[in-house]
Amino acid sequence: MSAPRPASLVRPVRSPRHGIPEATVARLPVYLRALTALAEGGVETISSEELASAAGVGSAKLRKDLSHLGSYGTRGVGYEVDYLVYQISRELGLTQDWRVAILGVGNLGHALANYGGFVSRGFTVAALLDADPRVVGETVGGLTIRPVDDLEQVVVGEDIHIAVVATPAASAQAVYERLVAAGVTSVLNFAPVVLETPDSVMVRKVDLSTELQILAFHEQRRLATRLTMDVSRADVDGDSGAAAEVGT
Amino acid sequence: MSAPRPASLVRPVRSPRHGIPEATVARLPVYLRALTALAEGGVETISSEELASAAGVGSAKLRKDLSHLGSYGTRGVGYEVDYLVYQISRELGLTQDWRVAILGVGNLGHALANYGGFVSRGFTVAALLDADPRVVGETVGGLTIRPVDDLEQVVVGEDIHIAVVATPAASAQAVYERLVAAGVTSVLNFAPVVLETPDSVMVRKVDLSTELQILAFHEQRRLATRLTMDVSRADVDGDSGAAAEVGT
DNA sequence: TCAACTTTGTGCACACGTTCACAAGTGCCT
DNA sequence: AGGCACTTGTGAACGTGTGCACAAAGTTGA
Repeated sequence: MSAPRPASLVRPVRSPRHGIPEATVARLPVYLRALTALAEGGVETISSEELASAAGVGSAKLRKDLSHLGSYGTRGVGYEVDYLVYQISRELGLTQDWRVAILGVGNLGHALANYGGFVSRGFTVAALLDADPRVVGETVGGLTIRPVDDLEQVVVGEDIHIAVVATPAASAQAVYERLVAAGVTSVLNFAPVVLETPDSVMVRKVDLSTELQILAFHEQRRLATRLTMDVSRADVDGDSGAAAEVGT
Repeated sequence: MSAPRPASLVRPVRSPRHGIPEATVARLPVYLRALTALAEGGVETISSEELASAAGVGSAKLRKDLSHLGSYGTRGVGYEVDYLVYQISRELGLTQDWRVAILGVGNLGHALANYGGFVSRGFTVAALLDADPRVVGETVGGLTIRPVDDLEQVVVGEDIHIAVVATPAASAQAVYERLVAAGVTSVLNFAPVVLETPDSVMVRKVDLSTELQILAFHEQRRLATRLTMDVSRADVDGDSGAAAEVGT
C-alpha cells in the first residue's frame, strides 16, 4: 500500500487468462485426477499440502500452479474440491466434448480404441481409420474401421479436433500431413518418428522406446556407482540424484 | 555481498561423467533413432545442422547436448554416424541387454507385449504377469503369462531390471510396492495413478488421458483466440505461442 | 605453406521453472 | 471482541534449460 507505484507502467502484468506456463498446464490433469478421486470419496475441502501429496508434487508448486488460474482457495481453510474440479476442467477445455480419431488400428490402436479409461471425461473416440483392407470394416469398441482414404471426409464429417497417430513409423508422416491439410491442429503421435510440422499445429509425442532408454540410462548409472563404491571408496560426487539411493 | 569470493571454492566443477542434464538425456534417444536411420541409409558423416533438423531441434542445442558426452565431432566435417551411434548407445546403457517384465496383460499390456518395435535395441521382454486367472497360462508374443503371485520369484529368477506397470489403476500401487520390495529400481507406469515412491526408485509415467487434456487446453485456446479475433480486433497479447498460428 | 571455408564446442545472457519463506487473510475459541 | 492457529498467495533467490554468437580447430585447394 505504501508504494506509490506509478500507474502508467507500460508492461501489462501478463493477462492472467493467457499466461499459464506450459509446465503448469502439464500438471493440471494430474491435479484434476486427484481431485476427482477425492470428490468421489466425499471430501469437500482440501489443503494445498494434502492435495500436493496426493498429486506427488510440492505444496508450494501446487499453490503457484493454481494461482495462475485465479484465487480459488480460502486462506485458513483450503480449496473446495468441487469448485476446483470445475475450474480446472474449464481451463483445460473439458467442459466441451472433443472428438478424437485414431489413425492405425494395429496392436496399439486396438488397445487405445478399447481402453475406456482414457476417454473418461471430455473425449469421444469418433472414428477409426486404417490403411490395411483386411481390417477395414471390422468393429472395434463399437466403431467400424474405415479406410484411410476417407480421412478428409471423416475429419470434416465427424468434426474431428484431435487425431491420434498409431500407424507404423513409415506411414506416420504422410498420414500426419493429410490430417493437417484437412484442418486438424492437435495430434498425439505414438509412431516412433519425429514429425516435421508447421508450428501452427500442436504435436505431442508418446514414445515407449524413448522412455525405456531413459530408464536404462539411470539404471546403468545406478549400477555403475554401486560397483564403483564396492571397489573403492574414492571420491563420490555430491550429485543429489546419486546420493538419494545411498541414504535410508 | 561485495566481499571478493576466495578462489579456493570448495565446489567441484561437476565431473563430466555424471553431469549429463536430464533434458539432454531425454533427447539422446531421439538423436539415436535419427542416427540409426541415417546409418541404414548409408550416411557416414553428418553435420550438427543436418542431424538437428532430422531430430527436430536447434543445432546449437544438439551440439551442446553432444558435448556433454565428450568431443566426438570433427570441426569442419561433422560427426561420424557409426561412432556417434556407439557413443550414445553406450551412454544410455544400451550395450547391455535389459530384461523387462510387463505387469498386467490387458488391452495395453497385450499391445506392448506384441509390439516388437519398442524392444528393438537393448531390451528383452522376459516375463508377463497378470492377476486374472483367466488369462494366466495364455501365450502372448511367445511368452506364457504367469500369475502375479510369482512376482518376487520372477524378478529374481529372470533377472528383471525394468518393470512396466500396465494394470488397472486400482492395483497399480500394490503391484508397484511388491516390485520395489523385490528389488526393481526402474518402473514405467501406464496406470493412471501417481505412485507413491521412495526416491531411490526411478518412475516414469505415460498417461494417455493427460496428453489428450494438454492438447485440449491448447486447442481450446486456439479456438478462443480465433473467435475473439473475429468478434473484435481488441488488443491481442504478444504471447509467442498465440502469434505463431496467426503468421504465415 | 598459406589462405579461405566449414563446422564444432562453449561462454554468456536470457527465459523458464522451482523452492523458500512470509505477509495477508480466514475461521475458531474463549 | 480479540487472540490464536491455520492456510493461501506471492516476492525473491536459486537452479536449470535455451539460443546467440564467435573463437578454435579442422579441411580443402592452390
